Amino acid sequence: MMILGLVRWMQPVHGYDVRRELLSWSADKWANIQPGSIYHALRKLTEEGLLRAVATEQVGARPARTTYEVTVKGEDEFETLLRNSWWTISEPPDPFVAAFSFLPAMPRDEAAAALRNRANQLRAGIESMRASLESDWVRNRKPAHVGWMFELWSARAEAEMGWCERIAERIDSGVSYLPAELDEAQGWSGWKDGAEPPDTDAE
Amino acid sequence: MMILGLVRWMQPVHGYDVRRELLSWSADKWANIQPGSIYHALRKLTEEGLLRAVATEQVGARPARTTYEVTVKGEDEFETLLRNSWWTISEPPDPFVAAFSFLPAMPRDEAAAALRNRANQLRAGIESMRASLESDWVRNRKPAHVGWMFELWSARAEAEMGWCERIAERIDSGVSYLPAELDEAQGWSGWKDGAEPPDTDAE
DNA sequence: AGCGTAATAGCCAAGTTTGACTAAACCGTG
DNA sequence: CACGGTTTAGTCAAACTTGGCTATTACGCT
Repeated sequence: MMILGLVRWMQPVHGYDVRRELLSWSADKWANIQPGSIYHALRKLTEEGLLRAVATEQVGARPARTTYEVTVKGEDEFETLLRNSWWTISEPPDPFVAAFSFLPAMPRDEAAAALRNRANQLRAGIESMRASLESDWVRNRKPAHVGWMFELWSARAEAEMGWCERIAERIDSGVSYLPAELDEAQGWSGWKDGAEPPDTDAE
Repeated sequence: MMILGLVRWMQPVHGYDVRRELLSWSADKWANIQPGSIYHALRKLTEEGLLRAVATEQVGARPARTTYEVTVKGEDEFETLLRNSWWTISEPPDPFVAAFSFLPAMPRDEAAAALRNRANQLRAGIESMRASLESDWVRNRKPAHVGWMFELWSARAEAEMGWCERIAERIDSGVSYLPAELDEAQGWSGWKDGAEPPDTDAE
């Protein structure tokens, strides 16, 4: 729950503020938070005693807004949570890896093309990150470590770019996907270039 | 829903088979699937007409098991889903990035130490992946593209390793986190080395 | 002034995910 | 052969997430 961290950083805040902040970081992308979940999270954190509802103002006939603050217990909890995320490593789930594991279901030429396309998209992403790194907006108005996060994304993307091109090459070269042991059999084509694998009982 | 893909690949299967396969790929790590969700997914896919329940056998008094197959519609849907994942890029959510965005809340020395520790963990991960790449088990019994996935993870990890060390250096060097514009103010220390940021109203 | 669009705030029902739980059958081993 | 542990197979209630909805006020434009 990194919402706790946001509240801690912006307190006192009401839900909509948090929502806006997350939106401006387009945090729905790299965090796991859709706007709908915020209010539930705030209420849950409150009932766990990590937050405290500080006030409920109302302007005109608009919906009332509740303002929150972090309690001492919340401060503690955030500290352990944060420390935990910093010290332990955890493979985040990646839809592309999942898709890649179905490589044999893709026609070879499409797979190679898609990988090259991915490399290009990555390159474009890096480019635009470099650009905003140079831009005054990030250089002057944003804390330095925001730029550092961009560097991390760039570094990862660059590595992946190289990989995409290497693998596209290999796929084009026509090497078999089969485990070395049964490389004499000829199965495993995709739905495009032939019948289904003749039940090789792999694994 | 990449469960569909698994069923397509292993059909005919029952839920527990899928669960075992996912477990053996330790897919709860890099995919988004805990064993509990499988049965719900199967039922949902069935009622959407993408799967078809093929039989419900029962051995002795053990729980009955239902076997599924992919329908033609399911085949189609899988094709579009898969193609979509191959051609479009999507930043997966990464808890570390989220944690890193709270850098100013960490004491400098701990942050640097954690980053160096992370670099080491990454190095160890790469090492063990290299090892299993060399191992006969992967080289002979597993399809080639499984090894290629390992290469992707390695490449990303290597890039991240470098980044960790660079950033640790910077943090040690004591550069300010503040946006260049207000670098004369002195706020923003963590909970460890001082008071909270004096409400710089950043963004 | 009038009117359409956007922003403000948050709620909520419907859908999903999850970890804990059953309960029989198989395995091996002293 | 008895009996403890693992494997098989799946269910379920509780928690969580989500996208859509409401209803008011502010803003921009002619």
